[in-house]
Amino acid sequence: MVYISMLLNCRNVFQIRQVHTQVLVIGMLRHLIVANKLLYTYAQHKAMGDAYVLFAGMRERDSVTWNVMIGGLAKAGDYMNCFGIFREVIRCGARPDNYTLPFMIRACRDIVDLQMGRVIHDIGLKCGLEPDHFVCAALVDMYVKCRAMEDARLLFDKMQNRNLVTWTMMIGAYAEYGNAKESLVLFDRMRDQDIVPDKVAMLMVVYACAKLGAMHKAIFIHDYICRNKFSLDITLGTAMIDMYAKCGNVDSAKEIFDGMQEKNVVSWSAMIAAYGYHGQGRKALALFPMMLRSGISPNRITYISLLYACSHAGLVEEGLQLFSSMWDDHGVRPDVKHYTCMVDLLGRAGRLDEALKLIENMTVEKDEGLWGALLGACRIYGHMDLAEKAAESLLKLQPQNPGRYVLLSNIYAKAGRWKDVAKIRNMMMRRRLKKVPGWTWIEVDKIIYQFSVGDKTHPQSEEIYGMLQSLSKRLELAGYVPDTNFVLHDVEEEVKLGILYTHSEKLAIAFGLFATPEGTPIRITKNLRVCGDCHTFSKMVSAVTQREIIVRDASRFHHFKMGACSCDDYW
DNA sequence: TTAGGGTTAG
Repeated sequence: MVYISMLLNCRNVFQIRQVHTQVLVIGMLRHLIVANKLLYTYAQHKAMGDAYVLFAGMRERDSVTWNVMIGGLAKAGDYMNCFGIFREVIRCGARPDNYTLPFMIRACRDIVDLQMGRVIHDIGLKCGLEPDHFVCAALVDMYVKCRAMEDARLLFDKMQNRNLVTWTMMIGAYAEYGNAKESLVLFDRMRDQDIVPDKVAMLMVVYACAKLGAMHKAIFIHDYICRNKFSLDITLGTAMIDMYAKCGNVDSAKEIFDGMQEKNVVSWSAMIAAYGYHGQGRKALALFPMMLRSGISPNRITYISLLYACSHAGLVEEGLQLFSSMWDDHGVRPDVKHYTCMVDLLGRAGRLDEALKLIENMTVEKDEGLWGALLGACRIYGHMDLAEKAAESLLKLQPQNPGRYVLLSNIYAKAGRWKDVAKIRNMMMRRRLKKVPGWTWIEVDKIIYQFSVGDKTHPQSEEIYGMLQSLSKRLELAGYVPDTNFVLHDVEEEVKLGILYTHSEKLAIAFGLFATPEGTPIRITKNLRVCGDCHTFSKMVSAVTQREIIVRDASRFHHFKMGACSCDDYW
């Protein structure tokens, strides 16, 4: 017992080695409990070399011995030896238990190896083990991180004893991987089953709400957090800043920020980013010196948030100044993301030559985001040669991303290079790639409706299409010319027009026009960027109907009012 | 001997 408590008090590997020597000298190492505890202590300090020497010399081993070694190796990131020991367990005829399996499943999760994860899952089933909370949670987590959401959900639904942790995992997973609406449905179901959420569960719900951009849900969740007396500490407060900002209310985000007792670099960066999405670049920049005065140093994300805020507000000189001083003033070395912000900033301002010069002179490795930013700018200013160069680089970097092929095909089509259009289309078909669907959500009377292109699943589809038809006549009379360049160029012009008129955000706007009361803004959330044609369309709708439309897309807010958009100058 | 976590962008 004395040696066990000595091990518990060890603060470093040196102290563990001293205890190791003592128990060896007095012969206590023969006792399996002592040896296992020593092994565990080494593993906790990630001293797997020492652990392995001890393990190799142990004459007697039990399941704890194996498990501690497997868990320790996985925790230290030594997956090769972790799988090696697991194979040895199986070869020796020992059965993995409800401790072994979570360690192994988490190792598969960490290396994102779905195939191996399924193998371990099968081994567990064949062993006839009754999986407990830990095994189930590890399996759900592994399937989620390997993006096998259907497997994760199937398992979750079959689980007899779901607990708070497994519910939280599923809620977080749906928020992360594209179905935030389902996260909130699960949150309600969890509470129906009398499971009381804790802070981590609330964090996931707040995160889901931020993704969905649903204002009434944000208000409900804020109220729930207050009623249940969750403290607005750094973590939850920061998540709430992000939620309010992404639901369209930057003032509430600022109220949360001001009310937080303690703030760190993450909270400040979140607030700077919040002003950034709303095109309030000056307010974002004003926070920076305040942050520094409060003794907080910026990190790489603070600078990304600041530079995007500049980009979304057209503050080119301010952005250039921040970019050139970040290393000297605060020791933050510009990485590819910062260069991307600068390309975006210069590109939107039409300073394409400078953007290109920046790319040519950069020493850090270029990625797809950087070329994407340059391509975006080329499309706005019709710079065909550069656009082609950027699109080809993108295709090389991301051969599996169908969006990249569509962009390049559209660029060729705009230049009338139909042979090249056909070549790209064939490449897509050969590689069996399909364009990722764009989704649009609209909140009407506390309900979130979801639309995809050409969607007819809504019960009021007839009225929506009727509204769209009458709207298109009014818009065309007012001078709107549909820009079919935003439709994949493999269909006839007439079909293209049909597709263009049923883009998911147009369906949502048409629905919003008759389903929301006059005088209130139509609030839309998109999972991708607003395309140029939908941008023009929304502006014209705001002019002919006198309605305000607020669209949140993948990176920012657009406020359409009286035929203008808040980002007109920097689109 | 075993779980889930905040900020940018896409």
